[in-house]
This record gives sequence, C-alpha cells and structure tokens, in this order.
Amino acid sequence: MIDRTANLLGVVGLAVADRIEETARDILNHVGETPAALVVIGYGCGPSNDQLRRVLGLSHPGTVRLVDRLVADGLVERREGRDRRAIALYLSERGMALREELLKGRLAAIRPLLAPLTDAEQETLAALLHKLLSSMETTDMERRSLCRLCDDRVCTNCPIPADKQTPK
Amino acid sequence: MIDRTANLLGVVGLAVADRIEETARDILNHVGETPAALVVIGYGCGPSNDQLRRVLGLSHPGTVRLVDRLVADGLVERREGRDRRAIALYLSERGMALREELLKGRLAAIRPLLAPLTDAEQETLAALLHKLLSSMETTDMERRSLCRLCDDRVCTNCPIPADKQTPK
DNA sequence: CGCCATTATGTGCGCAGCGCACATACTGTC
DNA sequence: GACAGTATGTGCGCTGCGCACATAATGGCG
Repeated sequence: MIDRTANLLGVVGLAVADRIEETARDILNHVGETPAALVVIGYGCGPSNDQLRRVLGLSHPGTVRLVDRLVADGLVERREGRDRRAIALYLSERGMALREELLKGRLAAIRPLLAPLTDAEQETLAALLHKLLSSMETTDMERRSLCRLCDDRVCTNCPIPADKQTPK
Repeated sequence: MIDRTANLLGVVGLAVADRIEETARDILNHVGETPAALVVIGYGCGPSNDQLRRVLGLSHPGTVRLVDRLVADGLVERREGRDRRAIALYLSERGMALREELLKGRLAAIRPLLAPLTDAEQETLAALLHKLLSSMETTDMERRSLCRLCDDRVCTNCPIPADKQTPK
C-alpha cells in the first residue's frame, strides 16, 4: 500500500518538477540550478560562491561558471566579500525582476494542479505535506537545498526552518 | 492559502524529483530522459524511435542519440519495425535488469518521505493525489509522459489511464 | 618575521545531454 | 513513376556540469 502512495507521489513530483523547469526555461533561458541560484542570491545576504555552492549541491567550478552566466546576463554582481579572497553575490535590478517572475511563475505552474481540490482538501493536503516535510531528518544545509526555489513570503509556518538570512 | 499549499507541493515535488534523479544516476550512470526511456521501452511493445520521442518530450535527434547511448551500453536493441524505415526498440537482458533496479530504486527513494505518516494519513494522501492526477486535463500522450517513470505493477487503480501496451 | 596549511576563487579541458538544420531511406497514392 | 509524407540517422554547436590544476588571501605557529 505504501508503494502505491509512493508511486503516486512520484508521478506528482515529476509533474511538478517538469512544470517548474519549463516555466524557468521560458523566463530565464537557463535550466539546471541556475533558477535556484537566482532565488538563493535574491535573499540579499550576499552569499559567497562557496555558500551558494553548498545550497545548490554543485561542484565549486560548476558554481563559478553558473555565476559567470548570471553575470554575463546582467542579473548578478560580484562584490567584495568579508575577505579579499571571498566574494559577495548580489542581484542587479534586472536580476530581482526576473527572480520575481520566477517565483510567481513557479506558483502559477503548480496552482492548476491544485484547482480540482476543494478548499478543505487543499488544507488537508497542505497539512500532510507539512508533516511530511517537517519530519524529514535533514541538516541545515539540506533544508536550504530543499527550499532553494521557495517563495518564502507565501511559506507561512515553514516546515523546514533554516535561517535563510545567515547562510553559513 | 492556495499558494501556501502550492509552495509546499513545490518543495515536495522538488525533493521527490531530486531523489529520483540521484537514484537513477547511481544505477544507470545517465540522467535526463535516459531512465525514462528504459522504463518506456521496457513495456515490451517495441516502440519506434518516434513513439518514444513523443513520450519523452525530446526532439527527434535527441532521441536517436539517447537510443545510441543505450545501445552502446548494451541495454537496448534496435530490431526491425513494422516498416523497413521504422525500428522497434527492445530491452536486452541487462536492460531489463537495470529497469527493475530503476523502478525499485525510485520507490525506495520516495518511501522514506512517507514513513512519518500514519497508515491512515498515507491513504488520505493517496486519495488526494489520485484525485489531483485524475482531474488533470491531458492528452493521451501527456498521460504517458506523466507515467514515464512509473512502476505500473504497484499503480493499482491508475488515475491516468493511458493504454501503455499500444503506444500510437 | 617567514613558513605553511587552510580557505576561497578562477581556468583549462573534457563530457553528457540535447536541439537545429540537413541528409537519407522507405511508404503509399494518384 | 513522380511525389508528399513518414521515419531514421548525421554534422555541428550549445548549455550545464565535474575533475584537475592554478592562483590568491588568511590565520596560525615556530
């Protein structure tokens, strides 16, 4: 029985991921971890290359090139970090605008899937997903990875309470 | 409120997709649509290149190269199709074995997420996901795309009834 | 002070996965 | 028997990414 549920969850997960990726490609012309990078950098705490790398789960060089692409697109700026070796990443105006589009587009891509459910069913589903997420045993960094595409403004009562303002 | 639910669903979807992809990479040493191709071909009805292409949502040349990789790995055979222009794709013994591993691994990757839920909660979740999926307005081909990683043996009462045995 | 492990970023190189434009081969029809 | 339609394969290039290596700054520690 658990496997039937797991299979259904797999289908829905795939559908959700497909839709998010498609939306991100339309908006950003990039796929992979690039949209997540925009969201993470957009929290505004000026993450270093290495901090970003850990959240995205990429190799170090992969992250450097990813930031290269974002800088080339005029979406991200490399500023001085707390060291002279470290850098601090910030979004440009255009980067912030595209981040907004990404977050809105992501929710807009998922919303139609929920439409057939009644309000009560949606609340039940939210409660179940909340319990599921809050029960995951994760490190602080894994939590940030899970939330790497989240819109934290709509995520009231976040089940994955990583302190996004001070990535370490 | 719907957006909070949508955000939670987005997180879970991302988590599920991440886990499935990681598992597939470990087993198959390939990512992207390659694992899905193995599952789809594994239904044994001898799909053509073009039929496979439609299910995977790839371009035609992309599908040719994908099959090239699978053939090079000794997982898939190109046999004569119903035409002399068409081909028919079948799994080799090794291909079937790896497909089994993929399907098992996928469920094993998702199962831990459901563990914290009680049996009753799992049934409730399954019912909600079932309703969600069965309410999606999709073409027959989109249905097959959604199910492109499914283990149809555990998917009793499939909410997405595409006739997998006769892809057209 | 100088040495050195540690931290942090950037580069050369190559690979996987994919799409576009094009080439090729077979089919059925008129 | 010409020709539109169907189906596969190829040349070429791009994006996203990792490995190995190079470079630069920091913080001890003798």
